[in-house]
Amino acid sequence: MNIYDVSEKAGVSIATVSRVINGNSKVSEKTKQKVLRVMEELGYTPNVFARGLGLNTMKTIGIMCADSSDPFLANAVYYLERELRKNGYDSFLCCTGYELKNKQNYLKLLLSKRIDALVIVGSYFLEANTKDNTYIMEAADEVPIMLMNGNLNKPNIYCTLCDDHQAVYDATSLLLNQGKKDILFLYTSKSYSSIQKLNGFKAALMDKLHTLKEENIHICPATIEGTRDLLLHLSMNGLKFNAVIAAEDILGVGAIKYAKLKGLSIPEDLSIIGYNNSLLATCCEPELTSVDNHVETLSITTVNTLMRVLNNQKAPNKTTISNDLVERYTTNF
Amino acid sequence: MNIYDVSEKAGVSIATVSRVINGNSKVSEKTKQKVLRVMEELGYTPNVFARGLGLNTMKTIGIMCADSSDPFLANAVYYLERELRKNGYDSFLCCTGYELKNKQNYLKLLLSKRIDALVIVGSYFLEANTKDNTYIMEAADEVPIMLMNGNLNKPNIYCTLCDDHQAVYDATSLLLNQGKKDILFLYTSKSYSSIQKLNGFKAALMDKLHTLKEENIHICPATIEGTRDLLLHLSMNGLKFNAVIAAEDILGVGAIKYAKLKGLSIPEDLSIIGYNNSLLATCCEPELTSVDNHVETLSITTVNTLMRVLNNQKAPNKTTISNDLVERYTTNF
DNA sequence: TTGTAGGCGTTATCAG
DNA sequence: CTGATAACGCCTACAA
Repeated sequence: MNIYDVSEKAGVSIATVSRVINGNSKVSEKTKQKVLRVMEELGYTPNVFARGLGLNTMKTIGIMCADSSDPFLANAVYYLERELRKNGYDSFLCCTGYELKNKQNYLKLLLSKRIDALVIVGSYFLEANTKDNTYIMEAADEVPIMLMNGNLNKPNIYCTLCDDHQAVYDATSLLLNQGKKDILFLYTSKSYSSIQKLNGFKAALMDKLHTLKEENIHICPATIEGTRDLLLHLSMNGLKFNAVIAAEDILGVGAIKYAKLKGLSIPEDLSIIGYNNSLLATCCEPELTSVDNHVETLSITTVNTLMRVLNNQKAPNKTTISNDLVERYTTNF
Repeated sequence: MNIYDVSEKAGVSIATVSRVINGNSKVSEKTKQKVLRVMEELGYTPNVFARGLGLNTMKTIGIMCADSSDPFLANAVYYLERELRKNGYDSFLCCTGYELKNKQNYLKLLLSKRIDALVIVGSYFLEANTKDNTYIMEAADEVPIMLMNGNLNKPNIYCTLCDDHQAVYDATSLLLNQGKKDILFLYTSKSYSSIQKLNGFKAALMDKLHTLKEENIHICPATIEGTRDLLLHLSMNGLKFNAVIAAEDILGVGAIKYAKLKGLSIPEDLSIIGYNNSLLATCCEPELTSVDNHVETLSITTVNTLMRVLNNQKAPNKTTISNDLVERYTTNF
């Protein structure tokens, strides 16, 4: 079943059928209807491969992320897919895991599929070491690259991110203002956005306290138990703290579990602020105060920018979105 | 840059280059090495469209689910993608939302992309009304269809599901055995697996109690607050219950929130059992006893079966996986 | 407004 | 083992 079958049955040439399919050039209303009717009858669908071969595009966007089962990334993937589809694009999803080597291989694979653009859902994707990101830079020579929550400065790379620095700066300041000076900062990896958060934390401390204890900053396993145990361990070793800022909600939940185990009352003995405002934040007890970084807005903005790029319109290389604190019961501002 | 460039530079015909690329037919070691070297030098990658055009396949599997941001589905998507890629297949992800009309449209779209097979992540996907599933049945005429947590009996449809009936039967029995007779059953939709769970619930009640109260069975919004409020409402209307079986963890968490609001102690006044053993189950307080339905095993099995189908090996039309109860602190068996 | 014919980059079938 | 050549199905000048 192909365009020839349709053209034959409709008594026109394949060119005319093609015109009807693509709807741009002029075709008389009468023939158009006839062709449409035949296509309907035959249940004809254009072959995307043949079409792709000529046009060298299949209207497909690659999406890469480390792990689509992470609640934040899962949301991002969901919204991205939805928005892309609204614009007539499909998406190839590709979860790479956390190893650089795999990320590089998957990127190559995706490019070989002739995707029209690549969306990288940052957070865990960008390496702290700049050199390790050259493979992304190089890919930008082939297709536009959209970075969600990441920042690389190069033509054809478009970044959409939330102002993590500011958000953590503000959160930290709120705690400091109410006299909570022994604040722990927990994060899971040296991703771009983690570094931003960390810097926001440090900046607030320096501004208000003019001092900074490195022993209050910890990389932490991305699990509830792991976080709980780390805090337990730190506390046993004599570290004093009365607040925790977590770079992810799951770490915040871990901190709650720690407080419970130690019989600390929240937020009096221990204030806790999470990040992402995910489902986890409303699930725990007490419910977690968390920074909402607007995944949906972030995703929509990313796709909108991408569409501008693909349509050869001017598009900003960097878009920053502000985020806000959703206060629940692990703080009392 | 195409196969001609390579053939010219290597001094062989395009046929030979093609053979080297595909590695099946016999090529002398010497020419093979020469061709490989040239391909490397030129950085040549075969054009997937041209290839697809000839072979009429692009080694791509469609994945449909209602909402990839649902924790259970997010996990399923993650594992499916990983397993498919291991087998050299890419995946098109497609989140349809919950409306039948959209599901139908997306399915058509996916088929028009010439996917090699379709994986439908069931749960919310199958309609209670059999007629509403005919579009899936029809699709099975075109490509193999894998149903995860769904059941449709037709050639070329392969179902992988967990024994939800048994799991809920067992859970209910445990509660009954310890004298908890007023058990509420909460679920969110009339999906195939929901019905299985419900039937398991009913069967256990009939077997042990020889009676069944319809007012103890409720469809419930899939949110924490929605569940909490529903229970509050039921209780205010005089309904007595001392246990809740939830068809999803999130409903279980809602029940916990309800208990907290009412000052009930868990599990003494109210026992709660969730379903899916998702992150939510360890996040709440007390942690939720939950049925683990082994998403990972389910996903792996689905892909393994699919690979058999695609390789024309015999494959079972229905595979059932058992699941087990993970006891935490919302029950005391 | 419509039709013809060439090209897109592979793979596969034949001969050699 | 290797090479020429015909598909594969569509799009798009160019011609009519």
